[in-house]
Amino acid sequence: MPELPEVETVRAGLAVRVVGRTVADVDVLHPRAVRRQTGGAAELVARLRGRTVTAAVRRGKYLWLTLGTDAAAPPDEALLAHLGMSGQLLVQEPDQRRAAGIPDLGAPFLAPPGERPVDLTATRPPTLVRTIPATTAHLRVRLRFDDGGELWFVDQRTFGHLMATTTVPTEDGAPGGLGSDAPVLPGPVAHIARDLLDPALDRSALVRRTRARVTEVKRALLDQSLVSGVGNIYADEALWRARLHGTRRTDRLPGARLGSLFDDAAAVMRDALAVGGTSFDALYVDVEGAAGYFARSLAVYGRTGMPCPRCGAPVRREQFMNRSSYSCPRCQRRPRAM
DNA sequence: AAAGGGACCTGGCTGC
DNA sequence: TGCAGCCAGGTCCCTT
Repeated sequence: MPELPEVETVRAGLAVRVVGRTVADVDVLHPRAVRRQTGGAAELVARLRGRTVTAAVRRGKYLWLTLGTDAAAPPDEALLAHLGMSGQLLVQEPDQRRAAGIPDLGAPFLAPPGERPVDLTATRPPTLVRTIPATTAHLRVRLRFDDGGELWFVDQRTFGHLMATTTVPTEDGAPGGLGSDAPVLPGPVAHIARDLLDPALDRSALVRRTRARVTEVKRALLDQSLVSGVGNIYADEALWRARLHGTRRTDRLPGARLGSLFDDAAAVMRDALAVGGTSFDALYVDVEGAAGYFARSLAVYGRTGMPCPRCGAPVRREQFMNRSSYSCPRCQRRPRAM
């Protein structure tokens, strides 16, 4: 389930493998994958053909490739992607590119100028670094670059989508997301709040806005218009680290308590990012087809009945927002009344 | 107006 | 053995 660390792992891969390449043509193999494109597949193809990718940018769980012609001006167009629950972006290189020295599957990434190197193999055991399956099952959209490489959008459950769209200026003049300095972001992402790893995030304003909400704290964590990037897995892990039950009311928590909760959420996502994210199965992989390694570091998520790493009490599972929530019954006391 | 709930999806798993 | 039903959950949209 791609949340911020998984999407960021994909973005980092795209920054290395796709930026600088030019789209020759696009094949849309499933209309649902482009359902948010007003003009459908034809419009997506028309807007991408001939465009060069200038940056890979992410805010929360959304990522986009900016499409440039003039390097000096802010990009006016972008290919927006959301992975939904099972979306993957896989870079496919023809054999001749491998022979020409492009890093093979599982090889360490080289960082472009100004970006921290991401070595996806150093922190994960070789058994979890898999080659890209040669199957085209669930292949929804295929971008073909003019150098013979391809970018595949694969999505089993079709909750994800691609969309070519114009950009709009950010409200605060800061960069639209991580991966580019341009103060723009795709129009459909304008309502998505900055995420907890965004340098331009105003933490104290976030705490104020959260306290002004009259809702449960887990709902607030999952509200992408309040703070983005957090999904069900990292919400539960953050609440466990903060020793808070998800049904605690935001308006009744001290600001300092909320502040440390957000710090815990940022920390758990940084920890996950360092090992390539969380993979339970083949549904989440990076652009090379490699699985993340954080699943073994989860404290409570998916661990019903297993001991809390802090106190040993068996992890509890509850229904919440039509989802499963996992918590420690001893470390995370349920509030008395709703 | 803010908050909550359901729909959208498919494949793997469980239980009868 | 086969099949029905459940479960996973991010986001949009509708209702309250």
